[in-house]
Amino acid sequence: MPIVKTEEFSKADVKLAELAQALAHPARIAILRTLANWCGPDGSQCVCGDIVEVIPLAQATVSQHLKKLKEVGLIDGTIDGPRSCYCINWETLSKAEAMFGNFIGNLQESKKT
Amino acid sequence: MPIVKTEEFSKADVKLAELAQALAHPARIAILRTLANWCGPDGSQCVCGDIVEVIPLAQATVSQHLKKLKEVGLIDGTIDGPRSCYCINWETLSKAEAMFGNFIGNLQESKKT
DNA sequence: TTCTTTTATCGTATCTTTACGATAAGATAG
DNA sequence: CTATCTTATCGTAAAGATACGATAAAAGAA
Repeated sequence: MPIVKTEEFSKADVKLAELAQALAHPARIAILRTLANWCGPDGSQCVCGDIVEVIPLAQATVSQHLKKLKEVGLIDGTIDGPRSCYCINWETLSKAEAMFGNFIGNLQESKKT
Repeated sequence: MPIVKTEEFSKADVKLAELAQALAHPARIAILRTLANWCGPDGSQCVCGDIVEVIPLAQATVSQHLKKLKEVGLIDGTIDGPRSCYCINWETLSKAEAMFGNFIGNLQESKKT
């Protein structure tokens, strides 16, 4: 018995649900905000350890959350010697914004018919 | 050992995460779209059984998804005899739209500083 | 009243998520 | 080379999510 029958739904709905799932934990919300505040257009990056200091969870747990954000493409990670540097993928973020906006916007459009 | 340490995060972040969680399943996405298409401003409501026919899941499972959407306030439910009628809570939906928009918008603002 | 219809809830099985300590792996420092 | 630092992954435990059959509960029909 399958636990999540994703095959039964449209790819767009599955994708939107995956994005929502990535945002469905306050730690990941906080991580995204931290990255946005620290990683300016000057190329300054955010080291994993910096994030761990800000998020009130253990290092292993923060690493798991970072992995999940990376899997949906909301953040990118590069290796710098012994460190891991993370930054927001602005392109994916814009797409996410559009997908949420279009979804809710379309619902509101339907209301008027 | 608590499984989700929500106390450690801001209420706004927890609330946004809860909303995201409610959208984190394609069936709930599809349910919201179904309700938006069927429940016009003429007061026409959407009976539970109608939703069950559209969503490719068992009746008990659809009922669970409806419950989750109701818990976060995205839909309202009223009882009409033996039937349950559901409709979108447009106010909550607008708030959700604003919260997602503001969150992502603020991230993008931070980028420019 | 009895039967049917409708839907929520219960019970259960399984998979996923969350959390953390411990450890491995890779790079740098001494 | 050895020690240290940094981070990902492993192992594990507990809670949550997902799915469905069965059942209860409430209303209406016969």
